Amino acid sequence: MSVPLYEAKAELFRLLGHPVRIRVLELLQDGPTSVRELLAAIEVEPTGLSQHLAVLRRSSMVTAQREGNTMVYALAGGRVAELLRAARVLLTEKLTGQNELLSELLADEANSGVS
Amino acid sequence: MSVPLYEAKAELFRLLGHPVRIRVLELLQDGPTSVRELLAAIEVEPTGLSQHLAVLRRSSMVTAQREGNTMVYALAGGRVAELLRAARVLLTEKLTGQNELLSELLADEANSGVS
DNA sequence: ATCGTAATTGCGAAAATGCGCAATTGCATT
DNA sequence: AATGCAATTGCGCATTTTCGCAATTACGAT
Repeated sequence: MSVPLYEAKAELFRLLGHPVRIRVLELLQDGPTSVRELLAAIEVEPTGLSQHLAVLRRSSMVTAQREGNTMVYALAGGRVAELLRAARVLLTEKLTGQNELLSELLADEANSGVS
Repeated sequence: MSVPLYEAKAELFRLLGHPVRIRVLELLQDGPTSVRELLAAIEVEPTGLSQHLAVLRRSSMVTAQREGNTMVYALAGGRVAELLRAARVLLTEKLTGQNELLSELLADEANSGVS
């Protein structure tokens, strides 16, 4: 293969690695959405949103379609949603883990009277 | 929550978005691995590997443990592997899709004689 | 044909990322 | 304590990424 798989993976993750792009993909999970709706939902300048949408388009993660005067974007495939779900699982697990650790630390502290 | 979940997601993906780091995580899936082994497997300078390992450590994706004179790294949790698997599925699907498209285009070309 | 709204693109400045060198730390051996 | 190996850190430089402004394209309405 001309491009090693791990390079492609890294690129995929890199493209996902921006808050606005994540936000867009999350919103598109609820169905096709116009740029105006995205703009209303995501705190970002129109020009910035366009650039991020272009990134997602170039990597074929979303599709764009004209509808009269407005552009409607949609997820290109269901697999992206799986990635987002996996990330959410990992993060929630990590956060609850931290909370548990914090609880334990606080309990220990209370017991031993560490300053 | 002080940090929105989508920010955390973006950060997670951003941290995964480098070939060396992907490579490290893939190697660690086969079990704990010393830095020397990683160096032998990954074409990268020692200093560069250290920096990428530091990134993975800071984000708690891997754990480091001294073993005599060498450092042994391991995956911090099983969830990272799920993310990598999801990415692989997405990419293979995308690549086979492209191949199918290419085949169709070639077939059409042969039929219509497009130059 | 002109105007107005929607969305995108080009471009330069600012910020973040990655890289390699030199210096440092940690541990084992002598 | 001095030497050697393993790994990391500090730091400057080059590259990449991101952002906002101005200009442009695309379409519908007048």
